[in-house]
Amino acid sequence: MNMKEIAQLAGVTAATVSNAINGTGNVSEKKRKEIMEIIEKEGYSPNRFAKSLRTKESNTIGIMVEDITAFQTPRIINGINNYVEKQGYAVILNNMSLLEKTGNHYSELSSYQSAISKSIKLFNKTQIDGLVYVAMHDRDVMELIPKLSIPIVLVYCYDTSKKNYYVTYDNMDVIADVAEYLVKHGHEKIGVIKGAEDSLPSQKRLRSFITQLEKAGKELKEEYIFPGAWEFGDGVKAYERFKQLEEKPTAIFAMNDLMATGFMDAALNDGVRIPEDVSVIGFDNRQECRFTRPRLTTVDIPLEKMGEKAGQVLLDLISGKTPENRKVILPCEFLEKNSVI
Amino acid sequence: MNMKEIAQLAGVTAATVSNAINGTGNVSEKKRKEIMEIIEKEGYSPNRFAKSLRTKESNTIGIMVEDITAFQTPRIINGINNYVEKQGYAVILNNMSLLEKTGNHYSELSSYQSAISKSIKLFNKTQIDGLVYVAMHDRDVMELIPKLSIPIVLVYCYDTSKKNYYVTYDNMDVIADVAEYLVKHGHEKIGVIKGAEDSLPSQKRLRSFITQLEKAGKELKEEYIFPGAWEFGDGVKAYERFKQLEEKPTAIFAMNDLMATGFMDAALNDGVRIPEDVSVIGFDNRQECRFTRPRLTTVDIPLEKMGEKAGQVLLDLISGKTPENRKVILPCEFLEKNSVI
DNA sequence: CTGTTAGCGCCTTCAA
DNA sequence: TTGAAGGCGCTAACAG
Repeated sequence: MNMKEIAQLAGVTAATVSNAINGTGNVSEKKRKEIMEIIEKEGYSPNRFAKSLRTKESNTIGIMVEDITAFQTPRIINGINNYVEKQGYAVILNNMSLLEKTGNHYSELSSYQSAISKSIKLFNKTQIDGLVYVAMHDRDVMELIPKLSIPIVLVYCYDTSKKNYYVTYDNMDVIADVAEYLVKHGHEKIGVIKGAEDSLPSQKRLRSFITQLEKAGKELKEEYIFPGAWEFGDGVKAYERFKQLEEKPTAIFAMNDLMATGFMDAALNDGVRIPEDVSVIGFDNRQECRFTRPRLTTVDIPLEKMGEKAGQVLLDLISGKTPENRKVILPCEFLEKNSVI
Repeated sequence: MNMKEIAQLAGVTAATVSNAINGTGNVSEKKRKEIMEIIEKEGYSPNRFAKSLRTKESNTIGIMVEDITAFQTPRIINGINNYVEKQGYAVILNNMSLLEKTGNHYSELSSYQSAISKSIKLFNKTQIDGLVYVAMHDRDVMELIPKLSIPIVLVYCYDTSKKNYYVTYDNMDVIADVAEYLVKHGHEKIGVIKGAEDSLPSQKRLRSFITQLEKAGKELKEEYIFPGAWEFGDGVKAYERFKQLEEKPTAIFAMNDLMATGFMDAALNDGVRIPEDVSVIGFDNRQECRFTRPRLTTVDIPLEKMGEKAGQVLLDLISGKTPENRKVILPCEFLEKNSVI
């Protein structure tokens, strides 16, 4: 069934049918209704290839994800999908599977670059109207993203060159909440397990944490700052250090759930009680850490909303609107569970 | 840049370029090489809308997932993607978000049906060549899947009407492994927490489990069969029953990780030691249950492989080949961790 | 308010 | 072995 046939049934020409469907030109209300009824009855929908060929618009966006099995990715995709579908856009997905290829060696630029250029080449062939890049680590991807002829929006990462639009979450405010929460619970000696040394989110979180403690008239002792690099094992190592301390912190803020869980696991193995002997807070609200004992108090990142916002910014860009800011920063939510006393 | 322009650069006509690209017709090797070089140099790729309009093939498949945040979904998508991309197909994704809409009320057919028909309507407009349906519960979806004009392959579910092709995993063999493993570890009194009453996988697992115990000369006592419906809370309830028993099982096989974790959690709260007092085995290898203490011995479902296989079957169907069987059943892997002694 | 016309980029005869 | 011509289904510009 094509437009011409519909037109014949309606006793008009294809152009009028087209106008009726798209609300373009002038079609009398009566004719429009007639036409729409026939379309409904016949179950007709316009051939999108013909339409796209003609209009140069595909009404399709691409999502390239660093890794679909990374914990953030599905929720972000979900958010993007929800938004753009409502606007009549389809979504083409490409998974670069970078967890397999690079693991956590974020610095292996060349693997990233080759995967990215491969993915972009793929999208090039598909005539999409815009692209969302979903990272699996919150970091600067400036060097990774080539110049494209279509709009692109980055999610879960940032771009210090300010060339690209990106959507991310706020570290500062929620970390202040975390610090305040620990202070309110009467903790004086508080420790932090940091993220990777060169990670900006890690630095920001540390800064915000210290600032908030200072507001409460407390300081973060140098020896209570444990190095880490986001992995479970780093939490275990932090516990080993913790154990050696004469005067131990009564609370630990680990910059992600994996390290928090590693710390708790090692501590519990050692007979340390949580939260009675030491309280623990994580960050990420990862599924893997949902059933720790005790349940881990943590921070939820607004992943769906980040996806929705990215979709919105992208569609704005596609339709020629210029969003106000290059970056969108969404607030996180503190989740109180049972790992702090 | 279009085909005509490439043709001009090569001093031929568009028809020859088309033949060179697609390996159709007869083009001298020399000309073909020349043309391909120019294409490479100019970074040209054919307009897929024009091509699809002409050939009636989109080289695109759709994936409709019941819920992208369900634990199986990302790994399955991953598998499908990996396979079909290599064959030059793009993937359009649609997420029905059924976890939000129906939760675990699998029986709410009407919610399912409206979501599915909406999704299919959406795909109808996109002129895809084939469709993969990814379920979030392993169940009969016969009533849900309407007749389509394009091939469809179901994953993580089945179709007793045998109308559709589907790819799923094997319950019987791996459950025999589970039972055998418990017997080998010297367990005499073994309990089972069942899945939902009307669930075929649950029934199959029970049957296989009993069969294997019988082979070892053991029986599964009626009072050691605990009802359940796949949820964390069902594991907790099972523990309450367990607790009342005069003579308690020394090992529990929960038909999924959530119930296993619920059981463990309740037991540990009660001061019961795992695995010293009671051993536990789960099923699914869910991320949420990765950091239980002790780590949960469980069964991994070959989700990526199921996705790959589904992609393969679908592309076969698209290209007119008829796969041998309506169903593909892939083996699971038993994962030994630390929750059994 | 509706119809006519032309052409988007590609592939497929058919002819040379 | 290559080229010319036509048309896939749709929309935009213009004419009536």
